[in-house]
Amino acid sequence: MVVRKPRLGPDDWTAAALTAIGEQGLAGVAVEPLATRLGTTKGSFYWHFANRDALLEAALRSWDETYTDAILRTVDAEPDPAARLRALFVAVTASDRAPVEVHLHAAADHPAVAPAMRRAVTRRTAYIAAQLTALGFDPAEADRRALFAYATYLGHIQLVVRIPEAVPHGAALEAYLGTVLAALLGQPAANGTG
Amino acid sequence: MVVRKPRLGPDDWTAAALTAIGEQGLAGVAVEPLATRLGTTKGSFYWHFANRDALLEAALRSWDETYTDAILRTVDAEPDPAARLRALFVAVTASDRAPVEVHLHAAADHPAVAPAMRRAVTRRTAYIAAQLTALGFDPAEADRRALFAYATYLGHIQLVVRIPEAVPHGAALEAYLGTVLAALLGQPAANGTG
DNA sequence: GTCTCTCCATACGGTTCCGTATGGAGGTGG
DNA sequence: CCACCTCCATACGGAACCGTATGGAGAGAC
Repeated sequence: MVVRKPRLGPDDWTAAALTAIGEQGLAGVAVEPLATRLGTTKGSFYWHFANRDALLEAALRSWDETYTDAILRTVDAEPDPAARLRALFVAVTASDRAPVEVHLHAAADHPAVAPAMRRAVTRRTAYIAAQLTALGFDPAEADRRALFAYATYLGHIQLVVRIPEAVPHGAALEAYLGTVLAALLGQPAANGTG
Repeated sequence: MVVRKPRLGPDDWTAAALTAIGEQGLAGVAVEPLATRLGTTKGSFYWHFANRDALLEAALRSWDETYTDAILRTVDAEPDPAARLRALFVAVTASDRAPVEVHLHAAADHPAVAPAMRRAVTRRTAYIAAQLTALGFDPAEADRRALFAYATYLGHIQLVVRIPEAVPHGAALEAYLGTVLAALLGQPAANGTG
């Protein structure tokens, strides 16, 4: 863990901060513990950054790029809206990105984190809504379903990170995601009593 | 705010702790700040409690009772499963309980909070699944939809607390909840292109 | 070799919290 | 009225941080 590099740059600190967010949340972005992990001291940190908040904002910019921009770029290469949505769902449920997302959302009361969360929800729901509109939903319904999908995503990663026992595995997880996708993409169903 | 009561009991500290969780999260459960708010000092606290964790556990027991037991008792007085589910949705979206729920979930990495979150998700999803089963869904599908509903709830309160601008108001909120409820309670819809 | 500039180590003071020790203040029983 | 018991105030030591000050260590310019 204490892999000493002869000299460090700001990017090393930013990457370490993002890793720490995934493991311990915002509290993990602490100068002295990070310095220990990087095998250096605060002297190095305060050479590259003005203060802790500057590091946090750099980490959040990196998060924007990795956790929203890159994902949407990749997914957007799919040929049609249905495939794009499907690829998006696979990408955000299958990988190990959940901890960072959950911990950041949990710290959205911090003045530097709140704008990042706003940017994320805006861009992500807009992208989903655009796909739904392309699938034939009228714009208002597309917006509602996009928000619905995003809320479900947030709750899902919350459960995955905080209470993993509550989330099914394997085939049961597949069946669960099938139920969710059918509900999100299906026709506005009439009320049913089963 | 500093309403001095001549003598305090454990319940005063527990209530203050739960209020602090709603406002500032787990970090708000700090002995010295709470003492200031209650117009007393740490001397009082450490008379009634062994340490900070003891206060936290008392607050979590109080949370169990207020935020799960009481709600489910009230809702269960409704005459039929559909009405119970509807009352449950109204109860959990309309009130100001969201901040406490969100802040507690955000602190589920704490060893005392994690069991409380497990208890909550277990009891709540079991209750929802029971209503869905009574509505005619087969048990496996009822479990899936209950978890789906709970994930959506978690994401929703997360958005309400952290990024309120992202959640619609008034009539738009009604329309949104209508879409959500239709999807959660509707027939397993066939895939639609609009 | 020495000068200089970049980068880091160490030491310090300040803040906020936890938990302990100890000395009361104030009501209650005898 | 006095001894006691419950409850609280004050003072202290310790831990984990942040940010600053200052003295180098190392590498390139010349």
